[in-house]
Amino acid sequence: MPELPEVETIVRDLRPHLLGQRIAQVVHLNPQVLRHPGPAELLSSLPGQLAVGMTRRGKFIHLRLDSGQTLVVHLGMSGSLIVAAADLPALPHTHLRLRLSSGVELRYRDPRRFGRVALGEEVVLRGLGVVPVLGDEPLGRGFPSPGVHAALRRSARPVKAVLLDQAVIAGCGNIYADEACFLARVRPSRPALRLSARERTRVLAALPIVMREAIRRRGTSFSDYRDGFGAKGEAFEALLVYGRGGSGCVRCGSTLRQATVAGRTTVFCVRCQQ
DNA sequence: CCCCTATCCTGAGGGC
DNA sequence: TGCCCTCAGGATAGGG
Repeated sequence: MPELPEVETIVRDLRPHLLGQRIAQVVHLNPQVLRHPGPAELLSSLPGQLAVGMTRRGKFIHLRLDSGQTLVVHLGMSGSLIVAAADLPALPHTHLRLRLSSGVELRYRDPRRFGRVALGEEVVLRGLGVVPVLGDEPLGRGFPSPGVHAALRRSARPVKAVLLDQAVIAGCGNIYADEACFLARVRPSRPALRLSARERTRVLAALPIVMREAIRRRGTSFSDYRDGFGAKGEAFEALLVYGRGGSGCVRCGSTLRQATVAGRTTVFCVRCQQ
């Protein structure tokens, strides 16, 4: 479950290794992970292309190529994107291997195959719905926008469901939604429209705080997450609620409760979060 | 229209 | 020790 901080860490790691590199060869492709175009088209399009830009939008990675096409990668639950020496054997479930002009390989791996790869002009990919409409960037200037405030004010859904809605806030996933709610002392199951203005402000202010801290720690390390070099992150130990159901709240010592909210495992403090 | 649930997929971890 | 069952979840499709 790479979320914004994990994807951002990967992009920062990989960017200097990819920009200015040419794709020499597609060493391997598993067509199952390809959303667009077909395998034949990708195999004929990629070789020879120069990487000219690499950015993150929400949880999506965009590698811009000199033809005007973009290689778009979503890591799903268990995806990783790394650079590796070409002679290093690829791990199982490696679905895409691109040999670069520098000699190293860009490798996309995803055991659970929830992630997807696509290639095309961004306008086309948006038209196809491969790249969906995304909401505000939590680390962008002007966050939270009036639109995000309004989305929370209007919705009867649990506040956590709104935080997870990529069309409202891009890049927030299960871990950081729980962490932000804890920091803001707001129970994740509260209907968003029932939050006071003060609570709404606290929740939205907490998001960039927990995400910046996670980026500082190079992403949360658990299960399949790896940074751009295949190493684990170190933010797991810093999580205050996620994965800590049944143990003590760091703020008041009460036993943290685990429940399902918005279809997701959710951990919160009954005493601190009203 | 809005919200919830099932679905995809594999590996980790718990229970017996 | 080993096997089997359950669970984890991002995004999407479909149902109520």
